[in-house]
Amino acid sequence: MTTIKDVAKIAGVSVGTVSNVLNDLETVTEKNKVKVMETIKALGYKPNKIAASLSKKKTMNIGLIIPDVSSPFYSDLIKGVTENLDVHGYNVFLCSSGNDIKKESKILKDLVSMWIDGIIIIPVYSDKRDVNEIKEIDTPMVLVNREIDGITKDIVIFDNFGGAYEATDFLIKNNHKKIVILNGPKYSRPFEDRLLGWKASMEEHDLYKKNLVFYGDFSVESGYEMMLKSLNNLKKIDAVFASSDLIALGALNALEENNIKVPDDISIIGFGDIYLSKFLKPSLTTIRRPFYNIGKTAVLMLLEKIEGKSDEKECRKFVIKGKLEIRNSVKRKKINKDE
Amino acid sequence: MTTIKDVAKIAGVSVGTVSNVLNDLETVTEKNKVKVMETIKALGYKPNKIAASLSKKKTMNIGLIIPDVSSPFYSDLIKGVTENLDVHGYNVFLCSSGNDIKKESKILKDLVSMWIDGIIIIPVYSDKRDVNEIKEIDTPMVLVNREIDGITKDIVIFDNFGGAYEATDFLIKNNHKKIVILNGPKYSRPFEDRLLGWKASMEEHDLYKKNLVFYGDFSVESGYEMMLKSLNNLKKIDAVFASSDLIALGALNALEENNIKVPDDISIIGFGDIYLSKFLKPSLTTIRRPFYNIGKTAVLMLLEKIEGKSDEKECRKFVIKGKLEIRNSVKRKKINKDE
DNA sequence: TTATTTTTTTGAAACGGTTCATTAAAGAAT
DNA sequence: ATTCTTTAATGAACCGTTTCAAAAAAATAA
Repeated sequence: MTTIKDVAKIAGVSVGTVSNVLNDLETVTEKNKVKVMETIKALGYKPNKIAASLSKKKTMNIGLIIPDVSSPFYSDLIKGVTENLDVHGYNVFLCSSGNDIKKESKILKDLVSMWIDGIIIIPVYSDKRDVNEIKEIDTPMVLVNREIDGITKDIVIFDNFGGAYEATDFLIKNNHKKIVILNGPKYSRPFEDRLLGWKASMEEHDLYKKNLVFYGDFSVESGYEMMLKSLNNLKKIDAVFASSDLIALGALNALEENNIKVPDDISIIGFGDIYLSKFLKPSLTTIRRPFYNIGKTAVLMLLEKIEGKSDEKECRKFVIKGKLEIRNSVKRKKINKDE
Repeated sequence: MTTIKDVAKIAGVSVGTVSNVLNDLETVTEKNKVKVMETIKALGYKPNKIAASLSKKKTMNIGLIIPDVSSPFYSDLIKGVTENLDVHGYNVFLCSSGNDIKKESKILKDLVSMWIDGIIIIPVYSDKRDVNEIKEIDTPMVLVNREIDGITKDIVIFDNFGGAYEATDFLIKNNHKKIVILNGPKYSRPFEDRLLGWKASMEEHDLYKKNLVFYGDFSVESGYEMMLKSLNNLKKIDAVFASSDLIALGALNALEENNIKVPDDISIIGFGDIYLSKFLKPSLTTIRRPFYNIGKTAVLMLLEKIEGKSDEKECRKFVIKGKLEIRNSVKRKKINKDE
């Protein structure tokens, strides 16, 4: 293994000079620069980032912690984070907590001991969380997508409430009145917020009724079950607000099996915009979550923290709005020329 | 920042002893072990992996290079790699080459200079590839999913030929004769292999005809186009072999628009088993690629290389077989009791 | 008790860079 | 030619660990 010392010796200069060439310092004369570069090439010298990190106390590595790397929901987030960090010369450690608070805790410890320069994390929801653990980490850190009570760090989250409100409002504006919500699990903050958004919009038009609410988990199967149940319990449903596209997909299947036409008999709107939603029959109207942008925003916030541009103690919150993707699963109101 | 020296001083032992405690060396007396552990806790000391790496010449980090981290196809691979490396105490650097050979080259250089212990890579296909560059890397390395001529490294690939052969054979065994192939791009090795598998099976039954082959890219839209084109060009198609589930999805949409019932009028079989295939109407019969296992196998091969268990120069090739997922998009042959 | 063996502990020398006060060289001014 | 400035090059100290030969302590044998 050739080191900087070997290069210095062969090139006939000091190690300091070689280091300066390597780091593009302007103080080196052209003559020496050329000499050093040639020697580097001749020896096949490869700089050692580990040694540099130790000396500089900076690694140019960022840790990204995700509950499940294989989840299609987060792939755009991963992309948004890695691409934007790459631009600034940072590398990414991708870690999967598997939604396990203990695993997450170990990962955090590992990352800190690896001297990463910053952390972007989608934290695990858990009643066993020790809030102090995260508080005590003084590596710059940005939370993403999930708020944790008692943790004051920079955070960027999606506006679940607003998205659900907008989706419901869209249904109501298009003449739907009896709108069922097929929601995800109780006590999950994002799904609670979506329920609240739906409820707010419904109450605004005096449409809210308790029996319109159904709970399940966020799977296709669960969507199927909830849809059947709502069909059994209620008469003449106008529309369905599904708190996740997967739920919507299950509901769509249930409706088809019962020969109920979408959107002619019942309209349906999803939430999340997974890749295949636009290819379903009918294509699914839904709320898109701009995960790439969420990732990018997190990176920007983190870099400010790292570079000390933002106040050390100040803690900011970014709320990213969703976008309504209008496709073909919602029956539109006829346009009335008098209006 | 507290270092191992601070701990040593406060605990009243040498740095060597503290280091031994940290690394679970058995030679330390219980008394000293306790003393050191207490001091570590009291001072809030966090070991520094960077310094340890420099000294040990081992980082316990692995680089994983993927063409596109946000692709749903690779999420299970990522999971297979990260989970199985985690078990052995390794961390993963996830890098996205964006299918760009220059980017890939830069990533490789970076990873090597970070002293990662090994590399798992889905290489970029490119005619501009400098084969020597990869050859010259002496960090242990395993290629995944894509073969590159002229590069002799350990490799684990999916059996595209066999999968396509099995899928086609399944169609033929179920009484389909005129079987169209909706393939991905020409000159893409995996799609070429799938074509070859289909062709081999077709020829075995004297069913092969050149005009049954259609080329596109592997998108839903392209599947839609190819399906329409084949319907225009040919009469009485029995079945469709789609080289990718996305292509199958597009084909499904085209068939529905033309009021052709699947599987009653035409059968269709996909390739890849994306998450939603089983929720389509009809649910899609397809070839599943066990990406998690591919990732796991790659890890196992890599670890053997790292730990020197496998011969340095020997270079192995693992071919992972797919699995036929029988669902509802293929019309089954009536069971004949005489047979 | 003393000599011998075994077990622990010690601490200085790496590991491969960066940094920066100091020195040397080059250029400008007198 | 000499002095003063400016610019470039030097190399030892340092970053926080591990390692390992040597020393010290403890255990065993004589």
